[in-house]
Formats: sequence, C-alpha cells, structure tokens
Amino acid sequence: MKRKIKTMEEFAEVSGISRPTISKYFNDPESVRRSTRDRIEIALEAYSYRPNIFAINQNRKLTKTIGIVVPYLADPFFAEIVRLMERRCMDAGFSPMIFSAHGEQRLENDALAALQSQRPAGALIAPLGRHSDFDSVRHFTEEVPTVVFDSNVKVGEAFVGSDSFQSIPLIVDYLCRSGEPPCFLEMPPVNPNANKRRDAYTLAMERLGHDPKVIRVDGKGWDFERIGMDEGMRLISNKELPSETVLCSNDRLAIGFIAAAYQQGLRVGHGAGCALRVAGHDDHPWARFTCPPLTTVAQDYSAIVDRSVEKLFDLIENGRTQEERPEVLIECKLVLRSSA
Amino acid sequence: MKRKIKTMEEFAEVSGISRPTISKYFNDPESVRRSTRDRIEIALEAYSYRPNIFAINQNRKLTKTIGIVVPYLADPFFAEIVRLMERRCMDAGFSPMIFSAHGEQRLENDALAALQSQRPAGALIAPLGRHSDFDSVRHFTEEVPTVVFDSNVKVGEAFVGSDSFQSIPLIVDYLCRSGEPPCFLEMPPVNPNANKRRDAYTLAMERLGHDPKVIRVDGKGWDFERIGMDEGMRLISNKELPSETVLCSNDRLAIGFIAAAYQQGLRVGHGAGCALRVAGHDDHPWARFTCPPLTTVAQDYSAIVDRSVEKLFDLIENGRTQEERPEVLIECKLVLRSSA
DNA sequence: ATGAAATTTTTACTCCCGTAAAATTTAATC
DNA sequence: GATTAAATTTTACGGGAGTAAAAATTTCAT
Repeated sequence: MKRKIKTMEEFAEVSGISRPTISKYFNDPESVRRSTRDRIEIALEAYSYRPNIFAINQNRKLTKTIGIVVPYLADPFFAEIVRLMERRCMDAGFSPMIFSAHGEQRLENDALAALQSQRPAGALIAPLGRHSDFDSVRHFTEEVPTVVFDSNVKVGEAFVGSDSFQSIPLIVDYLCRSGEPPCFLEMPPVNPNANKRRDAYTLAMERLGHDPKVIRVDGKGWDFERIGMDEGMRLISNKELPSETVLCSNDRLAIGFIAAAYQQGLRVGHGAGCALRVAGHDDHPWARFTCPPLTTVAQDYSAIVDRSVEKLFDLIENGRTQEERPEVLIECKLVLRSSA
Repeated sequence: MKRKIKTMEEFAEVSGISRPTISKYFNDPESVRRSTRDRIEIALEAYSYRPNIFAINQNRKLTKTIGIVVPYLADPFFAEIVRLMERRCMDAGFSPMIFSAHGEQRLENDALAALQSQRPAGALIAPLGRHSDFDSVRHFTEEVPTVVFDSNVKVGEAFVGSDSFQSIPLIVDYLCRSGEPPCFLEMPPVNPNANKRRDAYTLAMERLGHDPKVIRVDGKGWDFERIGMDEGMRLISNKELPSETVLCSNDRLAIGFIAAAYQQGLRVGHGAGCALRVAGHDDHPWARFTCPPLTTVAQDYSAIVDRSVEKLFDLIENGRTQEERPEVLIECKLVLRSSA
C-alpha cells in the first residue's frame, strides 16, 4: 500500500534522502552521486512522485518553458513549423507552449501576455506583421529572449526566415525561360513577406527585360484559398489576366486559383493543350496534391526551425551578448511539378 | 516615475487597498464594491501590475487552465477544431493550453503528463485511439475532468463526436442513387472512427441490397494525402478498383486519391465524360478546393466544439455528478459538390 | 441617528520548492 | 590511516499569493 506522495518533503522521507538533494536531483540527475541517484530512482518507481511545477517556477527566474507564437495555427505552413519546433524544444528538455493569434491583433496581444506571465526561458515568434501591435510585441521582446521567424518585424534578438529576393527570382526566371513571363497575383499583404515578394517579382522581371504585371485582388483574413478561388473565378471569367502564366504570392492562394481554373474549364499545366500555368511559393504540405501538382519554391522548413531554435538556445545559455540583431536568410529551392 | 510593481503587497501599497481585497478583485472584479474596483483599476493603469501566475496556482486546487489535446495538430480538421475550442475557452475566462501527440503514443503520454502537472480545471481530448496507451489516458481522466471528442476511447466523463452510422448511410445512399454503388477505400485504422465508418458502409450497402466492397490499402502515420495518392496510383494503374465510385474513409485520403486520378488522366466527377466518382468524409477545410470540389459528408465543427465545451464547463462547475457517461452524437450533413 | 448588513482591513498561516550556509558524512588519494 | 575533496544533511529563509478569522469600517434602510 503506497501512500500518496504530494510534496518533496514526503518523498524525501520515504526515499531516505534529504530534500535539498532530491531537489538537486530533479534539476539535474547527473549532479548527484551515482548511488544516491539509484536510491532516488528506486523510490521514484515505488511512489511515482512529481514535483509541483508552480512551486518550482516560483523560485526560478527562468523556467524551462519556451513559447511558440504563430499568427494562424490552422495554416499548414505554421502547423508544420510548430510541429518541428515543438519536437526540437522537447528534445532539448524544454516545455514548448503553443499560441496562435488567429489572425487578430487582440489575440496576439493576449497570447504574448499569457506567455509572458509564464516567465518563459525564451520565445519563438512569428508576428502577425502588419496587424501586429508593434509596441506590444516590442515590449514582450524586451522581457523575453526572442527569436523572430517568418515575418521580419524588427524586434527580438534575431530573425530567421526565407529570402524572397533569392526565391522569387528563381521561379520568375524559370517561368520566363519556359513560357510567357508571369504576372503576379497578390492579396492585401498580411505581413512584410508579402510586400517583399511583390518587390522581388518586380525587380526580377525588370532584370530580365520584362514588364512586371501585378494583380492585387481584394480579400481579408486568412482564408487564402477562398480568396484565390473567388478572385480567380472573377479574373478568369472577366478575362482580366494579363498573362497566361500566374505566379501566386503563396501556395494557398495558388491552390484556390487552380480550383477556379478547373471550374472554369481551363486546363492548368506546362504541357501542350494547357491554357494556364500557375505557380506558387512556400511548398505547403498540400502543394503536391493539387491537380496538377503545384510548381513552387520550397521554403526549407527544417532549416528555418533548426536555425531559429539554435539561435534561441544560444541566447538562453549565453544571454543577449549580440551587438547587432542578426538576420538569417535561408535559401529556397525551386520545385518543378506540373502546374507550370 | 512609476516604480516597478512586482508583488501584490507592493501594489496594495500604491493603490491604498489592502492585499486580501486586491486578491479578491483579481479572482472576480465583481466581488468588490464599485468604488473599490474603480480605485484598483485606476492604480492598475498607473502601475500595470499582474499577479504572478505560479504563486496563484500554488494555492488553488483548480487553476483556470483548460487543456486541449489532439492527435495531430497539422491535420486541418483538428487545427480547425482547436481554433474554435480555444476561442470558446478564452471567452469563458479560461486559459487554453494546446497539445499535440504528433501521432505518437509516447508523445501523447508526454502531453498528458505535462498537462496534468498544470493542474488544469478540465481537459478536452481527442485521443490517438488505437495507438493510445489506454491505462495512461484513463489515469489522466481520473485526475482531470475530461470530455473526450472525435475518437470514442471509453474514458472521461463524456464523449462528443459525429455519428458514423448516420453520416455514412447518407453518402452511400446518395452514391447508390446517382450511379454505381461505391467501394470503400480505407487505410489501416488509426482510431475507432475508421472502423465504425467501414462497418457503417458495409451495413448501409447491405441494406440497399448491394455487395459491400472494402479496399484496405497500406500506409502508416498521418500522411493521409500521400497514402491516398500513392495507393490510388497503384490501384488505378493495376485496374484493381472494383467500382467506378470510390468512397474514401476521410477527405484527406480522398484529396490524395483525386490527385492520383488526375495524374493518371482519369476525369473525376459525376457528370458525363467522367471515369470516376470520388467522395470523402469530414468536409475538411480544403475539401472545397479540390479539382473537382469534393462531395463529402460534413462534420458539424461548431456543434462538436459547442457541445464539448458546454459539457466540460458543466463538469467543472457541478463536479462529476453524472451517473453514466453520456455520449453525444452529432449529425452530419451531406455536401454535394462535383466530385461525385 | 441608529442598527444591521455588507465590505474591508489586520493578522497570520499555508502552498511547495529553490537555495544558501554551515555541519557532517562519504569517497578518493597516497 | 591521515588528508582532502566531494557529496549530503541540517537548518533556515524566501518567493507571491490564497484564504480564514476576527476586528474595524462603510453602506444603507429604517
């Protein structure tokens, strides 16, 4: 009959080890003598005690919590990034805590406040971007060691993200070589990336001696596919497309656009008999399952996660020694499928 | 010059109100006299103090945390459910905490342990199902008031989910009326739902006097689209499909299967000139953007979330008074698009 | 103004563990 | 076996707020 062990004091009794040593053990099992560790672990199996996390964190200035904040968790790009980050944090002995802003400034602020009240050791955040409450985000980063990823809001100790000025030329160049130069389909930008992509498109086209053609469609929120489809339907039926090659600002928009083309009876692809070529950006998890499979530029998910996490661990261990805020730009890769 | 307020004691000083009253205010602003509340709120704006969450939770047996645990957060079905649940919890004054098992038993156990150590007021969990460590999950639910959703593992105080024996006949009936009776495409079941759907299919077909044809394809993990596509390619090129109408166990599988059909040059749809009809189940957020748009049975996301959350709040307020574990089954709706 | 009811203040104890300092025990070295 | 170094035990305090009980104050109706 094993009595319920609630406190470290009680566990110290039943295990025959003093409380401070038990405490030491839980902070780092290697820090106690081998024989002691064994005795503790034997008792641990017999009584299954776990220290109270609130009491622990109350006395530690830095907890083992790492916050992960994304603008929209139901976006497969962020879902995947979060999945990878979570694992990396757990493997390193941290407890990741996930927050989503659900695309709203108020909720981003709430998330940051909730996270900050947890006194996390650090945070990995992808800000909303244009819709962020800049002061609020900055205030957060002043208190918590933070690596910003994806959307380069100028706060935090470091930034990790993809380089639009490398990725966009890649696909623009390919599209120009293989057919009619592309027009660029964008929606009102939700973050700095969207603007950079457009600018990179314009620059790339001009370099190649072509006339850039940007189509800005309306639409709010994070329903990118719906926007791509609705506006695609309109553009196609009104014959407003300035080119038969459409480069979409991101894959989700492209997925919607392809659906529109299909419903309008336009065959998408780079082969003969195709009326339209469509390309995207990001290599979303679902990009390979569109009809036809989407030609796109792949963001390097692993690299983004690895570099972000490494940088954060470095920050946590060595403090904010950095003179200037480093910006790590990660290369994208062209992924040729059959949509363009 | 506002000094930094760290403790409630200090805040009591600067606000001129006693600490116990401040404490009362933070637990429920309505519980103090109007004039007192105003004085506190004025001080609050001037000093921006927030109580330490660890100190708070240390003395409370039930926190304001609600855990949300799903088997795979990158699955859009769960991403969407989580999104809705999170909001409902926040609106009710709770702090939702999200966990994903990433499809692995070990990680599900880790998530439950991490959650339990937070002493949550309650939990909303969708267990892995067949891959769950049953004892571990049951142990969790014995300590934490829990509503189980989606996958009916027999633990917790209540279950909320869709009724496969209502939804599947709906689509089987439609498919039989409108063309060749469907075969059923499934992968090795990850949870009880998958089995129920197959059984419901068999039953529905027999009721209509047709011969049920179940195709079980291989594949592990949560890459449903990939499995659907790879196995679809094989089935189609080997001409192993027993029917021109394919009912997939879920939408993600269907999305992959449609991609396979497209790549094999088979036209999918219910119209003339189509070689194949494909239907799914769930109405995933992306189901409307396939080519052609997917005919499916829609799970009622809002209802699932609402009923789950209501039930949990009831549990939290009134304790576990329930004699028997209620199972709430929610109706699905047929969604006719053009894939079948 | 008076008495009763509702609030607030005072005081004090609790929650569970981190951690520092001094005293003691154990292990390692020659 | 004596010397030293390393680990453990003892003792004690602190962290920040919940909460109970008694005393003091405010509010409100009569």
